[in-house]
Amino acid sequence: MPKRSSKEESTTLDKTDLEILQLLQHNARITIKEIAEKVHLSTTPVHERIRRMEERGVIRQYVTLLDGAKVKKGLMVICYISLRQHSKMAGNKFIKSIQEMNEVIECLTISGEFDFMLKVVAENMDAYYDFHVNRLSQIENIGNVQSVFVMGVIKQTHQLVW
Amino acid sequence: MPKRSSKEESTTLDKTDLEILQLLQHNARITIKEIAEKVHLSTTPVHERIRRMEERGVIRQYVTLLDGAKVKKGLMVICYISLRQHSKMAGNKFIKSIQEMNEVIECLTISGEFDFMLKVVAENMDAYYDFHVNRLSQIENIGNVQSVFVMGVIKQTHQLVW
DNA sequence: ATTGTGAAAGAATTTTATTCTATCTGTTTA
DNA sequence: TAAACAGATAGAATAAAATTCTTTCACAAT
Repeated sequence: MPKRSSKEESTTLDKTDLEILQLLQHNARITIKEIAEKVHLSTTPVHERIRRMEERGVIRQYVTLLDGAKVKKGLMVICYISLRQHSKMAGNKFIKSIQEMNEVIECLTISGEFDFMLKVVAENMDAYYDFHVNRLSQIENIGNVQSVFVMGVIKQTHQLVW
Repeated sequence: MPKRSSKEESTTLDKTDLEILQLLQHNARITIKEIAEKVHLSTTPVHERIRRMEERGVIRQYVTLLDGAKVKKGLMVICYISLRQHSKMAGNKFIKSIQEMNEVIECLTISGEFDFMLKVVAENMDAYYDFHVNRLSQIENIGNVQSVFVMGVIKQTHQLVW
C-alpha cells in the first residue's frame, strides 16, 4: 500500500465530524467549548477535528452574512450572459472582468441557451442600470444579456450537510 | 423630536463600521482583538460596534461554508418553477414545502416566465433525478419545472460591502 | 460656562483556546 | 499470545481572548 503524503490526509467524515460541521454552518462563531459539550467530547478532539477539516478543505471559509437592505444593497438581479466567441482566451478575459466587479457576487457556468449566470447586487434600479450599461455591457465579447429581477428571497441557506 | 425607542437604534454605519464588516465578511472567526488592531481602536468599541450591528440586524449570521464536493454535494442545479395557480394560499403551500427540503439551498421569487428560481444541491445526477421526480414534482400545484445544470463556479462571494 | 452624551481607552476579570502529557482501545507484528 | 504501536481522547496547565467596569475625553446642547 502506498504511503500517503503527510498533507491531504484523506479520511472520511464520521458522524461526529458531521455534527461539528452542522453546528459551524449555523454559527461560525460558536466556541469550541460549546461544540465540545454538544457532541459529548472534550475540547481537544474537537479542536483537532476542526483543524483537520480546515486543512483538508472540507471547511472552505467562515463568513459573515449581512442584510443587503441595511448596507445599501437592496436590489438583487440575476443576469444571463452569452459570449459572442467561445475561445478559451475570450472566456478567460470575461472571467477576469467579472472577478473584478464587486457587484457580481456569484457567477456560474451553466448549461442551456446562455453561458453564464450572474448574481448582481446594487443599491437600487438606477445603480443597477448604470452597472449594466456602463460596466457589464462594456466587457468585450459580450453577446446577449438578459436580466431577471429578484422580487423576494424565500429561502437562503448555506447548509450543505444536515 | 420624538424620543427613539431603546430598541432598533437606527444610526448609520460609519467608515469604521464598514471596515469591521469587511473583515468579518472575509473571516467570521477573526478575533475582536485583531479587528481592533486593524481599525486602530481598542477592543471595547469594536465589541460594542459589532454588538450593535448584530442587534440592528445589519449582521444576519455567521456561517461556515463547506466544499460541496467534499461533503457529497458535488452537483448544483438551478431549477425554475411556475405554479399552476397563483392564489396566496397556493403560494404559501409551495413555500412551506420548499422550506422543508434540505436539498434546496436557495429559493427566489423572480420576474419573467417562471415564478421561482431554486438552487438545489445533490450528491450526483441520480440523486438529483430522484429529488426532481419523487419530491419536487410531487408538490401539488406545480406547473412547469425546468432544470439548468451548473457546470462550474466562476465566482462565489458574500461580500456585500467593500 | 456648565451639563449631558457618546465613544473610547485601559485595567480587571472571566472565559476560551491551545498545548502538553497521560490514558485508553483496538490493531498490527514478532 | 504478548508486546509494540497508532489514533483518539481526557484532563491539566498555560496562553490568549472576550467581556465588563471605570474613567477620560471631545463635542453638542442648554
